Amino acid sequence: MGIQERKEREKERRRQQIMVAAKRVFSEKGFNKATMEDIAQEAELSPGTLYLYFKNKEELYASLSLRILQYLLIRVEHVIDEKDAGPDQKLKSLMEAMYDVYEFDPLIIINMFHLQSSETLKNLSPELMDQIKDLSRKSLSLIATIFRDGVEQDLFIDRHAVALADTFWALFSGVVLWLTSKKIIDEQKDYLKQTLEIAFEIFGRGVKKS
Amino acid sequence: MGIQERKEREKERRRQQIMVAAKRVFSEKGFNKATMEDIAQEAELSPGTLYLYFKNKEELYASLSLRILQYLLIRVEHVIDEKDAGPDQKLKSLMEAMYDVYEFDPLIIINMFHLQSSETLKNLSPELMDQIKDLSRKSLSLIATIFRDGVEQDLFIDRHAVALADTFWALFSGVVLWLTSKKIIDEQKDYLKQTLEIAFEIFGRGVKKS
Amino acid sequence: MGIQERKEREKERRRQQIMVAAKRVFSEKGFNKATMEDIAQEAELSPGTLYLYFKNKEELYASLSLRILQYLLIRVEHVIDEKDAGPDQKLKSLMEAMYDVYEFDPLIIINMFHLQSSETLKNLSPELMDQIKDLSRKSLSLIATIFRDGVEQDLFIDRHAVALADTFWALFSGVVLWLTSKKIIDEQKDYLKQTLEIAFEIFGRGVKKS
Amino acid sequence: MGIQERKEREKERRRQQIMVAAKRVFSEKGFNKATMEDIAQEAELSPGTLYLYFKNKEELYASLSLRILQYLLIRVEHVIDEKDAGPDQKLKSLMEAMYDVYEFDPLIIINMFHLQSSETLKNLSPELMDQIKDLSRKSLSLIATIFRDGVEQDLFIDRHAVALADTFWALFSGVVLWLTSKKIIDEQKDYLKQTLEIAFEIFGRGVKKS
DNA sequence: GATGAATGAGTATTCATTCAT
DNA sequence: TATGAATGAATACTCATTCAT
Repeated sequence: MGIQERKEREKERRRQQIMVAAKRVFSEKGFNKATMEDIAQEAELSPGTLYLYFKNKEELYASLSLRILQYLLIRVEHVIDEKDAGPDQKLKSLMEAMYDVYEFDPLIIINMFHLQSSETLKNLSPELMDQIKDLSRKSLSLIATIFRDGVEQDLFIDRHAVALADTFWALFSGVVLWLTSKKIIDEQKDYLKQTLEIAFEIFGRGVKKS
Repeated sequence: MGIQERKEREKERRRQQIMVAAKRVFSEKGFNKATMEDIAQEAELSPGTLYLYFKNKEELYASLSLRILQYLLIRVEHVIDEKDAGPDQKLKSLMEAMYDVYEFDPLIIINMFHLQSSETLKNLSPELMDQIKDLSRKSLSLIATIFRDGVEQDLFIDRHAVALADTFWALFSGVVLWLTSKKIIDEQKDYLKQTLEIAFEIFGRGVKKS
Repeated sequence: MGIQERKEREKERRRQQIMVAAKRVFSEKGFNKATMEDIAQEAELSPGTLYLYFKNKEELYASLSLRILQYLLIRVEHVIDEKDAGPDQKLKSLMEAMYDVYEFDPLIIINMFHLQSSETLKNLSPELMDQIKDLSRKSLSLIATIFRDGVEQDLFIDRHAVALADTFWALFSGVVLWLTSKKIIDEQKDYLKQTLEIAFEIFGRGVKKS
Repeated sequence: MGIQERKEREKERRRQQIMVAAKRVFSEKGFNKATMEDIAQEAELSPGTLYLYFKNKEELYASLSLRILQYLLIRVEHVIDEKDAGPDQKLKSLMEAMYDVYEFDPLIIINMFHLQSSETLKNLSPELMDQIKDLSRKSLSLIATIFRDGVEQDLFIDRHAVALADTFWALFSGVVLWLTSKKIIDEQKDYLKQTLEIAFEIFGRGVKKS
């Protein structure tokens, strides 16, 4: 078992090594312009090795999204677990969590959408696709519970909690997308943060009952 | 002149014919999987003909974005021209305009962002790129005037008008993106509309001073 | 007939107009990079019109060679007709004639070789091919008579006349080719002329008996 | 070292394998009609493999010229090194060397000119272009030294050595070109050899002082 | 496991040629 | 005749993926 386990650990380390390289390369060049060769070089491995750990290019790409979704879920779960906090406070915590998610990987986050919408990513293994969908759903429904509580306690405007959660998420991704499209990232990260703040502030206000 | 003009008209018709086909194919397959062959077939033309009207694949793609930006600008200008309306009313009109922009072309609108952010689209002729940037800037600065008026009249919260305009746009695009990524379009357009409504309602509330 | 003849004349004028344009374009870009569109524009005609006068691109190209061969033959015939001149004097005249042929069209002359050697020019109509071969042969055999006379009169070294004619031609074309490959043309035409002179001088010396 | 070296050797072997195939195909079809597919098939490799060893079609083509220039330089250097031989004898050796160069690759030798003169070959890597130019220059200047010595020793006619070297080279290439254009190669190699001999004999006579 | 050389399917683009007007 | 818009065959090159070592 010791040996078995060590191998497992070693294997996971390699996966991470590749994903780190892939993140860098995809971020810089985008999915299409990034070649497996590029990624292999960045990871200081041979192209063939990549295929020992990821079925294909798209699966490697998708795995990056998976990672961020995993991180997102952890953060959202923590927010939910703030036992003493009311919906109001949790909303605030949620916004902070989103900042951190953004910090975790500013560029991949928008690609994640692309991933899900794309007609092209039919090569994903069903398992991976399921994991991604599952994680998304879990996070989103947890977020929705915050809004459900708020609505039930008559603190938030009377909209379906899921719709509010969707809007919250859309707002976040929209800001990232929009500002990314203006290539603000890296150069003016502060501006991005500011705009995110405005967006969430507005969202917070708009959600709360007057 | 008659003959010259007719030719011009005919040429423009062809361009439109190609763009309609391109829109369909790009929407269905995305930029990379869509082949010029596909588009030619959809347009019932030969591949070579496409190149009589568009310099290359990317320019054809970008032209679609241009079209929607032109439509957006027209709509925004109309909103601005509502002389008797206050910032409040104009904000409402603006939201309606955005719905229509979305209806005009639900899928291309997100690709537009991709376009502007992409490192890959270096093949665009400078003129086209300039037109796109120019139209974007014009629309955004007009939208900003609405918020500036609102802030000056102390109706809206005191944020820099441009930041508010950015946030507005980000909100809109975020909703479209997020929901598109869930492939709701076509199947559940109503749901998308609902969510857009919630988003804008929240934005309206959040923007206004209490 | 008047009308018939005028039409014929008009047709010939058009052919010349096209050939002049083609010569310019082929000289500048070479056979492959030159497009029929280019030539049409240079001739201020439409691409379609070119095909009313020339079967295809290669035939148009070959026609330029034909023209120079026609000019060559005329010049060589004049040399032969110098009744009072001995082989010695005729050789000198011949060299002068070659200068003029070169002046007539410095670039096409080397392309002519390419033409004859190319495996690619199978599209030529047999008639045109025959004309080219016929003209080449005629010129060459006339040149050979000069050498035959020289050898017979024991003025030239005792080699087969045809071999001498071949060598003469090869020398000429070689100089043109070699110096063209150094891109001397246009910039240093004088140097080319000088080198041609040296070459012919050497040839003249070498051919004459001591 | 052993392993590194063997790989290097293997790589070089592949390059040669490809060049041999390319030479065959280019010789038969010419640059434009020869497809990379053709060459790959001839080399019993896949098209992609060609690009592992040569940047593009033009560079592959140019590499063939490089090879012959390398051979030429070696031969010329040997001629120069004939310590006891006078200019007269060296000229004779030089002519023999040119025969051998011609034997080495009868068809590519004329394409080499095309290469240097062509406006189209702008895709060559500067390094390769430099190598070609460097080799050409070296050979030519070595050849020129033979003529310089001849002129200085008052054995050759009083012409600038470089001009004589140019003429010598032009004579050689001209004969190859001219006779190639008559498609004599392969079918009547002997005739070509004869003509080269006559040409060189005439050149030799013409160069020497009487 | 790791390698990386080899593969070969896939595609944007060009341009000689045609033909309806 | 002349046009020039439309054609569509032809091809260099890329890169995800494989597999012998």
